Amino acid sequence: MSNSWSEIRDEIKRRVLERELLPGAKLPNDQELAEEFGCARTTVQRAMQDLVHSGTVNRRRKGGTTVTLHPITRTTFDIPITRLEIQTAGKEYGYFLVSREIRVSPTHVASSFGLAKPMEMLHVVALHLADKKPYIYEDRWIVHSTTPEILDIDLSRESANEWLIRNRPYSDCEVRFLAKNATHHEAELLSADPGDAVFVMERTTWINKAPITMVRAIAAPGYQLVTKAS
Amino acid sequence: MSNSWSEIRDEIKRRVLERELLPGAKLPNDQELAEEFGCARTTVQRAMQDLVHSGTVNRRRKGGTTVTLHPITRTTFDIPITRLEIQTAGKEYGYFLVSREIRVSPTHVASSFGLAKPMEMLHVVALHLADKKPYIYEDRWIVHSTTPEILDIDLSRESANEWLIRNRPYSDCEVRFLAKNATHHEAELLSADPGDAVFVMERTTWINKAPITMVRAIAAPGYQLVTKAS
DNA sequence: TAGTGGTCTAGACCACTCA
DNA sequence: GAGTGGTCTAGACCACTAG
Repeated sequence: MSNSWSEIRDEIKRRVLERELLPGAKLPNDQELAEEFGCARTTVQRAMQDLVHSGTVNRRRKGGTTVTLHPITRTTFDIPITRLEIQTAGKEYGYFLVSREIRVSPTHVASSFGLAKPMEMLHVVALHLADKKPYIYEDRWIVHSTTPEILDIDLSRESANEWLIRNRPYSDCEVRFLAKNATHHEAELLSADPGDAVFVMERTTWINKAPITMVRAIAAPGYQLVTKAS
Repeated sequence: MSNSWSEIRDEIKRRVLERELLPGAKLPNDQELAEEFGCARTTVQRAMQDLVHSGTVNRRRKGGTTVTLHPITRTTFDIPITRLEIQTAGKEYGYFLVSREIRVSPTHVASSFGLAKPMEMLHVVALHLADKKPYIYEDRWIVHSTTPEILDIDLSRESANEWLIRNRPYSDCEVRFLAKNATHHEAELLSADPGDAVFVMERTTWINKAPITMVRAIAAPGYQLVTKAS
């Protein structure tokens, strides 16, 4: 029969696509499918694992395998280090530090970390350039009680973005995408006009529940995040 | 030893996190890891499969397994049917059709489909409401030569969003996220002010290379897309 | 409690790709 | 050509959960 798990996956996907299997429909159990495809049950299991991952089917012990009732669009985005994103696009990377100071965080930063009260953090603002033009404005809060080494780093030479990624891996990360109007200050640094719509990526990271950093990356006007979904 | 694949995965992740394994470091081969963990090679393989998926390691035949050189943030978003997104949030769903006409698509719509020339399509504009307040403005182009049935549907009663999802599954989907300033028309329908920054999700879908639809979903100001990354 | 999916094993062979 | 990961098998046992 020569059925590989990916061929089985594709065949099930085809049946869903061609509406031979409607949303909510129950599939035969793995044993029966294995017989149909002339393969071991393990192979069916491998195909199903992929279909669960892509959101095509749901599986429950005893309940069996069913086609997902409400189809969704599942997308995956990779957010790379800013420098690499720029260099991969074949552009010259530039960076400079706008400001660096220790101060008490605003309430929304503390609450994003899940902290009850604002506390002292290192606040860093920097700009990433592509071919000498502003590309990303980075506004970052670093919990220096968790990462004291950061205080000794010369952030005018190395971006906090890279230092943290290289030296302070995280176990948990929350990501938010949103749109906002650029403030005067942001517009000036991004060579944009105040009020221009800008795309914002916010990330808050922890290592084993200890907060590390929260960064708001504001992209210059025109930025798009693109990907293909399953 | 009682090592399951997920325990092995977590242990490798821990080694990367604790910097026992640095970016670019080569891991022992599967056979050696299996001996170390006292399990079958298949089990190591299953753990590695997960680590590849989360972007933690890279694997190449003969080349072996290495820790990813440049860590990335990999995020997954599920974009549900708009009605369900609203209802799941416990709000009342509302919908109305703003306009519906057949006309020649703008060039950027055609090129998004990969079409050389603009062609006649069905253009539908609609509004989705949450608790009677504007939630998402939907501007959609439907290739009705591919999906002629859509011309017979009363889109003032059923949204094109749902009809298509229920009746025209897709095999490929490209997703774009961006920010823009609301136009006068968009602002009016979204109860916002012209120029307000709005979050835009664009999706273009095909079935086996035949274009189906392109939708620009514009969310009311304040909308955020949130998720957790690995 | 019985049916279903999830995991694990030991072994085999295959498919890449590095040197 | 040889080393490494990828797939497949046949069978076993476990872990959930619907009825």
